[in-house]
Amino acid sequence: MTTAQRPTLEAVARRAGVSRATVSRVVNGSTTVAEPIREAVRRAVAELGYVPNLAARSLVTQRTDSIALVMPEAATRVFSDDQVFPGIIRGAAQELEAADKQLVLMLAGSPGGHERVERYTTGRHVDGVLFASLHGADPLPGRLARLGIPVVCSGRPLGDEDVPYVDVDHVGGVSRAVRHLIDGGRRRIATIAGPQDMVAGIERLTGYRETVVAAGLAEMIALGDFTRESGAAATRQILAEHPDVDAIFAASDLMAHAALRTLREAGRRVPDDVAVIGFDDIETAAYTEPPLTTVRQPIQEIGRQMTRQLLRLAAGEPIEPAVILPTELVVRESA
Amino acid sequence: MTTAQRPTLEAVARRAGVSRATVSRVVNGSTTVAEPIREAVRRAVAELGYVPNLAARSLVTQRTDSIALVMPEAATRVFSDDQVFPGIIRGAAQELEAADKQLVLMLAGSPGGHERVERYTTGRHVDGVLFASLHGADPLPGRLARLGIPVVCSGRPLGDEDVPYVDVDHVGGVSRAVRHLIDGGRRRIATIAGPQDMVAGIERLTGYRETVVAAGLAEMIALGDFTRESGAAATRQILAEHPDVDAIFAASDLMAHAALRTLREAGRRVPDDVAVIGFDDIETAAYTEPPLTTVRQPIQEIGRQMTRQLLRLAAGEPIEPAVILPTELVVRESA
DNA sequence: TTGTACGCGTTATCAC
DNA sequence: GTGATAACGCGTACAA
Repeated sequence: MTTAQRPTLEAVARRAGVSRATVSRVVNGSTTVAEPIREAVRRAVAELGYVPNLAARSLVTQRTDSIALVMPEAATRVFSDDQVFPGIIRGAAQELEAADKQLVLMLAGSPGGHERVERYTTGRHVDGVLFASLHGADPLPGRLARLGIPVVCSGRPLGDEDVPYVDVDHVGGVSRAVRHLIDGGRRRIATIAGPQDMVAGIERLTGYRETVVAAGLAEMIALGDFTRESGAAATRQILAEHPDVDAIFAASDLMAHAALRTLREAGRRVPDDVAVIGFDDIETAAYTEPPLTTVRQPIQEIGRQMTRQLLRLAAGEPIEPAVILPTELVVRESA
Repeated sequence: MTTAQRPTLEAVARRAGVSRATVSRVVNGSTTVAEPIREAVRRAVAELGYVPNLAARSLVTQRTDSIALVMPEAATRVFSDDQVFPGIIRGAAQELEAADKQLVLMLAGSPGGHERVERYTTGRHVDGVLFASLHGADPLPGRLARLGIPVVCSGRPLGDEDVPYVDVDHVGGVSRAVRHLIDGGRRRIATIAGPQDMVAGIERLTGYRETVVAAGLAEMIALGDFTRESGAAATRQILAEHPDVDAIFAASDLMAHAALRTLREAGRRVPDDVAVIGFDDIETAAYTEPPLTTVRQPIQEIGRQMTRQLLRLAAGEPIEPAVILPTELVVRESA
């Protein structure tokens, strides 16, 4: 391997005929440097192709200029096609690019992975940590927060953690969806709920129950885990238990997609016999048969907001403990 | 912010009653330490919750224990639901976890982003760089390779770059798909090609042309960019120019998906009137109407292989210049 | 087998 | 405004 010696501050200093300190000042944009010298340093930097050694810098500044994005990697969902995690990644990456910081991606799926994440983050190898929707009550965010390490979660953390988070208005969105079904004359409205160890699953079910109960209708609930497979199974269960169902609200588009197909296989027409509404508004939603009516959540914006909050936190600025983004009902043909 | 002073090697050494050097040796798994002392150090490390300072370590070792994964972020595709990039990310993350290295994700979409990637990678802030399918002939991989920085690309790099890469057998997969159509009695076989500035787009078109020509059939080509929108437009173009088309091979599942819908809108039945085959085997493929026959590529495996090659390279081991993974025709109902 | 001492490339605190 | 100089925390020859 070529050991192309990188130029150091020292080399630049020699070349520009100044001291290391001055070069450092110029590189870091200090204003207390005379313009001619500043210019000479600039030239030397360019000529030598000098790039600061981040390790050395971070050794003294105690900053790493990088933040970690931790994902649970629930085998089926994280990188399935629901685009939730890719969306968060992208939003975070955009904000970080603007701040010139690096994004370190960590999957905490395996037990070993979680241990690794813990070691790395508590070891202060990053300036802050972003947690993408967790399963259950993970104690790590709270622990990091108590260590004084900036943390922001996507989705209200379960448990009594006092960790800032960014989430969407699940209940409001679901409520709008269910009322849309009711307004359309549906009365036998079932739901395919998400996993009840995730905030998104819990809150979407809450939205369904509150709205249905308020309308004096019966609750019909089948549990899924956001995946298509679980959606298909839940749909079959609903059809078996409630043959007269005339609408289904699924807590994810993937489950709604499976419901569409399972209903068709069962001879039910959508939306004529059974109306279907999903949640997410993934790209596929516009291409299902029929196109899916769904609750849109601004996924990428979640990633951006999380990152913005984290950067503020890392800069020592105060932030609000929760940021709730709006959801929106997108009406297509399935309901 | 709490300034919880982290314990240093020095602190551990005092606690264990040995020198810093010995602690360092134990931490780094040197075998030349007597068992009793080793044990004492272990205990001190545990009691103090010592975690090595990566910045300090990398300052002296010249390694960063992190590698960069660079994605082009072609706005539409990177984080759309084709799962290619998420799949690569996941595969890479798995391999890196085993090697206890970090994954730094960089999006090179914007001009500024590309400049940033260049600055960061040439600055040797990572031990190696993974490039996910590039557009056009990006000079960066070659430049990094010449600087002696380990680089691996997904997809043969365009241009005369001599950079190691991992790719799938595009031509073989497409050839099998087209022959499947021919075997099914199709004679008017069109293709919706991918972007011709990406290797995947180029090679899949090559596979189509070679096979169609070898069978003495006419070429019917419409250009897309892997997205659904482009697939719909291309399908309309094909129907307009070749009303007698009886099969379409699309270079991506997303385009195939759009073709399915566009054909239906045009009153063509699939597969009765027109057979359709895609490429990728994304999750949605099994749920389209009708379920999509497609060429499966082992996306996650690409990420894993790239990473393995890169780690070998970084370890100074020799690697083969190209790794080609097999593709497989998955027959469902659309052809 | 263990300890001493030096250097990795920066930033920051001083004098000047 | 500029330049010495001392950390920052660690790995590793080299000596013992």
